[in-house]
Amino acid sequence: MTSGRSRGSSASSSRKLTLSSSLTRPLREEIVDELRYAIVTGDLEPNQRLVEEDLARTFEISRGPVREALRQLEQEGLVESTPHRGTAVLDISEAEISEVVIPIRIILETSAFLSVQGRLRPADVAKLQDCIDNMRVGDPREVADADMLFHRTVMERARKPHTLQIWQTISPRVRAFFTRHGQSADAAQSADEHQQLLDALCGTDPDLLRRTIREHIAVL
Amino acid sequence: MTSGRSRGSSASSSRKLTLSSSLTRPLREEIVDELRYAIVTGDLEPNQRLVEEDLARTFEISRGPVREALRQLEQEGLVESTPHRGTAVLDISEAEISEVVIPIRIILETSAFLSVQGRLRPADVAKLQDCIDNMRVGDPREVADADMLFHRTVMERARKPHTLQIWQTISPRVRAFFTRHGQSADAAQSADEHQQLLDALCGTDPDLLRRTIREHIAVL
DNA sequence: CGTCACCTAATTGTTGACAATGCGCCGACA
DNA sequence: TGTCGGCGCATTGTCAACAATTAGGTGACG
Repeated sequence: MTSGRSRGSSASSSRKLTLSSSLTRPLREEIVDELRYAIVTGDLEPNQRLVEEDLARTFEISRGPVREALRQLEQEGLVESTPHRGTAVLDISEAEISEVVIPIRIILETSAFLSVQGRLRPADVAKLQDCIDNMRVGDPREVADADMLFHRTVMERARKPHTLQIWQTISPRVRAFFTRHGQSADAAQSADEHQQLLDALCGTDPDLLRRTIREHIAVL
Repeated sequence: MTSGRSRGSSASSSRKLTLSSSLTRPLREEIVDELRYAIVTGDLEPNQRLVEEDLARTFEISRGPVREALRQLEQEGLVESTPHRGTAVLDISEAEISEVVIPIRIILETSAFLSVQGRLRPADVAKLQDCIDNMRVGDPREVADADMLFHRTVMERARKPHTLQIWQTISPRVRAFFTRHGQSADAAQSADEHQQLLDALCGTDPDLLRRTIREHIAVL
C-alpha cells in the first residue's frame, strides 16, 4: 500500500489529464480504492485496526478525506466503525455469503446482464474478451482483477444506477471472502465460464443467459 | 501492527450494555437520520439540490459532519454526488424497484426472519405487537414509521451484521418509492399482514413464514 | 487484597479557514 | 450576429488546529 502523491500547490503550466472520468478525482475516492483493494486482496486482514491519522500519514493527506473513505468502506461492509473507538476490518461468515450475498449478486447481475444482452457495442465486446484473455495468463490476483473488471464492465453498461450502486457494495464482500478462504478460482475454468457468459451476452436467449449467470456465481 | 485487540465474542465479563449505540452520538448520524427521513417521507423531492453550507447552517453545525452524512446517503442510494458539482436527491424507477430492490429485500428478510423464528423474547414480541397496534390508529406517515420499526426490530434481532447493513441501504429506497407514488398502505391491511408475520415468527413452520414474507413484501 | 476515583495517553469528532474547481456571464472580435 | 476566451461567483475539496471521549494505568483507601 504505497502511494506517494503530492497534490500541492503550483500546478501552473501543464494540466494533468486523467482520462478516467473527472478531471480531478476527489482524494477520498483514491483512498477508498486503495483500502478496498488492500482488503479484498487480503493485505489487510479482519480485525486489523485502521487508525485515521496513520492512514493520513501513509497517504500524505489530512484526516478529512480519510474519514470520508472509511465511512464509505463501512457502507460497503468491509470495515466497522464504533464511535470514539475506531475502525477495523470486518469479517463475513460463510452463512451470510451463501444465504444472502450470493443470492443478491445473482439478482443484480441477472437484471443487468439481461438488459445488456444483444446491446453490446464492438468496443465493449473487445474489452470483455480482453478480460477473458488476461485470465488465462495471470496469477490468482490478476485473475480476480480481470474477473471483477469483466462483471463491472457489464454492470456499468446496463445503465441502472441503483443496480450498479448496490452491486458495488456487494461484490467486494464476495471477493474478500474467497480471498480469505484461499478459494482462488482456477484460471482456465474462470476464463471458460466468462467466455460462456460473453457468448450468451452476444446471443439472444435470455434463459440461457440466466442459467449461465446463476451457475457461474452460485459456486457455494 | 497494533496492540492485539480481540473483537467479537470474547470474555463477556463486564460488558457495558450500550442499548442504543453510544451515549454521545456522532453528529453525522443525526444528520443522516434527519435527511433520510426527509427524503423517504417526501419532504425532499428528487433532483432537489443539497448544498453543504446550507445544510450546515440549517443544523447549526460545520460542513464536516454534513459531508460525511451526504457520503452515507449516497451509499444508501438516496442522493447522488458529482465531484465539484454538488449533491441532489436521487430518483428510482419502478423497474429497478420491482426487478432488483424488492427481490433483494425478500432475500434479506427471509434470511433474517427465519433465523429469528421461535427465538423472540417476550419483550421483543411486545415491541412488535406495539408496532402493529400503532398501525391501526396512525396517519399514513405513522403507519409507514411503524412498518419500518417492525421490520428493523426483527432484522436487528437476527444478529447478522451484513444482512442488517445491506437491509439498511435497501429499505429506504423502497419507502421513498412508495411515498413518491402515493401508495400509502391501508392501515388495517398493514396491521393484518404484520400480525400474520408476527404469528408466523412465533410459530414453528418455516415455509409458512417464507410465504408470508414473500406475499407481504412483493406487492408490486 | 480488591476497588474505586482520578489522571493520562491515544484516538476520534468537530470546527473554521483556505484552496481548487466548474459554470455562467460578458464583452471582444470576426 | 455568433462564438470564443477570460473573469467572477457559488460550491465543493482539503487542511490543520482544537475539543471530546474512551481505555487503561495508578495510587489512595477501605
